[in-house]
Amino acid sequence: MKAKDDNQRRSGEAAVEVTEGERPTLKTIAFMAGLGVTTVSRALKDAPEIGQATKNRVQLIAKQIGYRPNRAGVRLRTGKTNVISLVLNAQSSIMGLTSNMVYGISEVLSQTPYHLTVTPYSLENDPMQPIRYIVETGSADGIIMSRTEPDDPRVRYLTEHGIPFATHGRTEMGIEHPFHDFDNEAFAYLSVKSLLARGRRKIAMLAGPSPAVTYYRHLDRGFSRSIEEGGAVGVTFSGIDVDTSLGRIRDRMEEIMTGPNRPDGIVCCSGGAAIALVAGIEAAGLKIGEDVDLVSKQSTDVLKWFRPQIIVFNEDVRHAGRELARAVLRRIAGVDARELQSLSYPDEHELR
Amino acid sequence: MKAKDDNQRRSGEAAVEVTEGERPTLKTIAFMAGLGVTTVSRALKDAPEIGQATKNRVQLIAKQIGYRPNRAGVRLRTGKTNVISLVLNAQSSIMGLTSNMVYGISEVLSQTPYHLTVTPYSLENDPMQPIRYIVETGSADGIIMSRTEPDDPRVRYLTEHGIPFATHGRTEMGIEHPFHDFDNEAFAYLSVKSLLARGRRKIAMLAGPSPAVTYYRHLDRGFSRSIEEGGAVGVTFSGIDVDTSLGRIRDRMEEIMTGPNRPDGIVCCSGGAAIALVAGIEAAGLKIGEDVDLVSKQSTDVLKWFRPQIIVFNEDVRHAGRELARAVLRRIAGVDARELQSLSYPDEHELR
DNA sequence: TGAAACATTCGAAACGATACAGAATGCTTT
DNA sequence: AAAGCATTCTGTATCGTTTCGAATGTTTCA
Repeated sequence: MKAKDDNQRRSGEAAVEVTEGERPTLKTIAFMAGLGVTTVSRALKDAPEIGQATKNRVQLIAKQIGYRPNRAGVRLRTGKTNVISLVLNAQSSIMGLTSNMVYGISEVLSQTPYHLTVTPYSLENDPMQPIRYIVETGSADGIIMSRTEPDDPRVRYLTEHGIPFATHGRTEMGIEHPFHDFDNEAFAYLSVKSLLARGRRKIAMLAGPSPAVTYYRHLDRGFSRSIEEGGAVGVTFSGIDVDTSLGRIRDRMEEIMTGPNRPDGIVCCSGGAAIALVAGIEAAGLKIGEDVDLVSKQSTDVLKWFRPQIIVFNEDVRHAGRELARAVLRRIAGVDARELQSLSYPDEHELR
Repeated sequence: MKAKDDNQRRSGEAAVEVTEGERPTLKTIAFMAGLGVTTVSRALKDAPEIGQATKNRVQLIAKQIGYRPNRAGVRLRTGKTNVISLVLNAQSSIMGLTSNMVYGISEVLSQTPYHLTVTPYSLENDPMQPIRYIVETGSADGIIMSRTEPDDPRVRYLTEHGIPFATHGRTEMGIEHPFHDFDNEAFAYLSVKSLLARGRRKIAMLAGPSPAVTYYRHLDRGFSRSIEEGGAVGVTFSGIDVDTSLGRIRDRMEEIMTGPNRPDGIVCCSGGAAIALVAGIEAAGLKIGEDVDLVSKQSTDVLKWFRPQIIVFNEDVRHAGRELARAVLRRIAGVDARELQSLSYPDEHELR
């Protein structure tokens, strides 16, 4: 049983180096405390089968020598990556969205052992591709993603595979999953109302990216409802949406505003696009606040300074990032998905 | 020696599951090819001591079953993380900088086995803190960071520890390290020149974040040189810089432009700040292009539409991200730091 | 023919962590 | 006094990979 090579190994083991240069491991602590690594491992995670005195001693040593668990070791053994992956498309023109989202998420993660990795994809590629990659290689414990669609294959896939995730935006698939969303229906509804209050009667909206993305529908719903209630006329812009290049938005806008039945009120759901709209409106020789009123959502606060006449509503994307991060983390911790769904509401006062 | 439990273990080992559900490992391939894992490992990395026929066979199987090395395994064994960490401060007001940087970097990394993680810190905290964390925990193979200072402790620390990194911006420490920088000196120089060409004589600049950051000095150098050559008057804004909140920049600007000796030409190094400047200028009752001319660098293209009279120069941050990513990767591969230093030059034509 | 050289392949050990099944120890119970 | 039971600790196997040293078989050379 205890052959000589066993002894040799032991003597090799005894030569634990406690040199300052090397990074401490459980073995280091075990050696210093005169305990086995198993005990140390458990003591550090407050396991019930370890004596209180031992726990204290081990935890003190760990703190003193600045022990931090080796992530590769944990990951290899347990499969837990301690990584949250933010999947986003790399050409979103929504100004300030990406950075604020990143900041919001990392604000939350920095209080935890989790790291944030960014996995981008381009709109030309299959949005499923990065998702599949993450799942197949097990490279994250949780996923945050945006551009959520009513019937989103990513949501279906991740749910089937039991991977925790949270979406920015909602689905309409009857699958309960964590999300955070801005109430775009209320935004569109209130926006139109505030235009009506200014006497505007012919109102248009620059729509969300494409009907494929859910919030497009919410905007549309709120818009139509408000138009109907107000007995106004709703116009749809053809040929442009929030994903269109700003240059094309500007040009198309000029066309529309010089055309026969131009709107006198406009709702826009992105600050960047709003700037292009304004450029187009002014190129047509019209004045914001006089010939036409513009309400826009913005995620960065330059719009109001751009043209003080624009009615703006601030969407706090950083807050969304925080909410989403918290949601995935709690989902990972086993919290029911239905408890991890939240909405941000537009503040009616901002839209007056 | 070969006790009964030894046999049990072996028989357990023989039952390599090639079920579809589980992720394939080297063992899976080894079993399928009737080889040892060692051979498979080597065959996959084209080691010279493996026969060509074997290599082909192994690589074919690997491709067929979609084998991807387990990152935790590799990382634990070799210490290689396959991670590049982008360290950035989480309140940079430079519009579009963060997102474009992230996109540029991931564009390059997506062609490699590297992942991108984002490690933010707030300006109130010690910028060394995230760097130390990464080095101490060995959580990245390379680092990309910005807000580079002339005498940057992070550069010193990373160089001493032999961790590959690339900076956005230069140092002045006599340490050769990879960087990518925009030639801010040329930008300031040309900006002033273009203002002079418009007949402006009293020129001010909204400075970089603080003299602590290197590009502040470059801007200053180019500015002074150009002012001197043109025999003009240079004014320094006091109390505001590019890090100041946009609201304060606006207010201070209004003050300055209604004051006794207001400038008639302004150089600004950030698009976001430029918008605040414009707001202040207009609040003072002045018109851009008439009473005063404004040249600004921008990393997102809204400025020109904001006020067509602004003279803009586009800094391609996405390109910077690509350059930085390539630089760290090549540095990791052992390329000499001096070969990994690049500059982007402002195009004189843009500033006319 | 035997030894040396080479070409291939392999087993075992290691990286750092956790899970599992024991094993000492002291205390109660019968 | 023996058995039972908590309490507290330990050794060993394991995750997937790479690397070291060695083993196998095949050529080559004297």
